[in-house]
Amino acid sequence: MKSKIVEILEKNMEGLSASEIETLIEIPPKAELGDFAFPCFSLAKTMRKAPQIIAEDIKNKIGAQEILEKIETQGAYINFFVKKDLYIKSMVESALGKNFGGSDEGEGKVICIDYSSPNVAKNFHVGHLRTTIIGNSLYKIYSKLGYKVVRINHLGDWGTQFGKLIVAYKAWGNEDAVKADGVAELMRLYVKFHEEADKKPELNDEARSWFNRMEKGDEEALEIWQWFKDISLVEYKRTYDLLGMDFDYYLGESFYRDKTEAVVNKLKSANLLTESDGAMIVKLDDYNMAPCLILKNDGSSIYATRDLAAIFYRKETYKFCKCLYVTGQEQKLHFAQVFKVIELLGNEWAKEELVHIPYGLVSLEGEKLSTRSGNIIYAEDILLEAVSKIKEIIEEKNPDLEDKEETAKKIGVGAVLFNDLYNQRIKDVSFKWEKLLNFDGETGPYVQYTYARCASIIRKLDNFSIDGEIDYNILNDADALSLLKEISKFPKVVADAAEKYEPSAVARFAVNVSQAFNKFYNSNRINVEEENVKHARAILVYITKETIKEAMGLLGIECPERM
RNA sequence: GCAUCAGUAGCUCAGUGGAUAGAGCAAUGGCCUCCGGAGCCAUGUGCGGAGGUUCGAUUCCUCUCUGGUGCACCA
Repeated sequence: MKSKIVEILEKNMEGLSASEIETLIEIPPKAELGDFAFPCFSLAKTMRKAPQIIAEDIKNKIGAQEILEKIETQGAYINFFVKKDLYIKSMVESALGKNFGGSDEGEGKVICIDYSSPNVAKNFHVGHLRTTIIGNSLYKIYSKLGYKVVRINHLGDWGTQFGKLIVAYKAWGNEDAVKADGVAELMRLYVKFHEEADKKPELNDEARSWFNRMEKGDEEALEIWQWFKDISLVEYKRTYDLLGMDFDYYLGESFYRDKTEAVVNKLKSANLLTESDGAMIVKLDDYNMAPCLILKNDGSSIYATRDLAAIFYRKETYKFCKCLYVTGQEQKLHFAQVFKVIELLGNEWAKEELVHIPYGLVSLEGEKLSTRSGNIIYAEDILLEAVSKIKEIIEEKNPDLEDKEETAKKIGVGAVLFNDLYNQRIKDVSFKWEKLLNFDGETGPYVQYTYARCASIIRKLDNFSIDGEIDYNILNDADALSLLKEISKFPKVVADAAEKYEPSAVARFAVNVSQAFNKFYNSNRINVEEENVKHARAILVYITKETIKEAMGLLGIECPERM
């Protein structure tokens, strides 16, 4: 429909190309102002006339058109009122079409997403939830656009923290306790280490030396490390199962330990390495950044080294067109450094293809999260708490519901996911139970409720089918029309979300559609006597239902048929 | 100190170079013997400050204030 407006304008004015016209066309803020609008401000300069006059001239030149009901000018705007039956038809048809909201722009292209990536031997807490949820949604969104997405869980399973753990385990731990309490015991040891190291700094050297032994392949060190890692993975998978998420690869930092030497050699032959206080660094003064540390003064690698190795490995293995890193904004400098080093090694593609996707800090009622102070909430507890609260609500509102367990899980987990995806990534989050467990208004359950309502309506119709003639004029009223217009934004919403790496756009869309639907529902009966009215409205309900399901799917959230 | 991100309604947040800046929460009142009341409707205050670019700035630029985060041998 928009392209037809472009066509009309192109024929009746000069100086602008079709694509220029297309980008200028807007959708008026209010339905009374028409379906499409063309602002003439930018023409005023070249045409040397007041924009209002230009608008009037163009309007007169266009005259009557087959697809238009009328044209009006309002100040510098030319407002187009499209013939409603044609407009409605085009919106309904595209919503019913294949892969509505998606596209094939990613055909044949690969995107790697590095997300979740918890640190082994530490609990999976509310902070890790964000990267996991955002990364998973980006995976869904890019898949919808035809990309092949490689989901990589870059586990923090290598580094000095294991040296610390080994020291602590040997000093204060024992096998039985670790077997009994798993990650919780490892955490206890880790905290204990830091307490003791504050008093005896030489413990840190001991820890570094154990890590150094790991890097050199020391069997004893590696055996303990592998054991700790196995224990952690079991616990993480439990959370991923609850979230309904999975990864293509669990390739932690340890996977790159034999690949860091090649990186160091590349840097050496490119003359980028400098010695500084016994460590090897790449200076980045020219780029207004602190240097990137490559090797510590004992010669062992550091996370930057392993990130560099991972980039080369992924580029070669997956041939990505983009590699995304979903981590907290506090790691911004780190990624800027690493990406710059890749670029300095002669890889221009680093500029476009390596993207850090930061998100805001999660705090606990204003307090900083800290494993050491015990000021922490675990992801699993949040999810289970939300599910149990939903169960209570179901008992109260719909006690006869079948498979309550399964439904409560979809809604409770969905509420947590939605809550994390509804605002822009970069916003800091202050975690509050009270807010998380309120399911009124702009929430996951609200959208899911709307879906269940649609599903219920469709269920109650006799022989509903999307085939058959549709009387489009039936949908020509304010509420139906604004619902349809909202739905028809889906493709643009998905494309924008992908471009900005911002799943919140999709979450907002889901709420907007739900609000528009509930308004429509409130003033229109669907199951009525007249067949043509019933059918047309049922089609709209069906489109709404399917669109909500798709949008929520892009967030990683399932919609139950009943709740 | 340097870098970086953010400042919009009491709270949590949308929005965008353009037509009267929008939602939810919280509060109060209302919703038809009818398809799901986890719903719908009604009622109020606001773009941190100063310049600049522009026909037009909440949006872009500069400065400034406030808050967050980062600044090598942790990840």
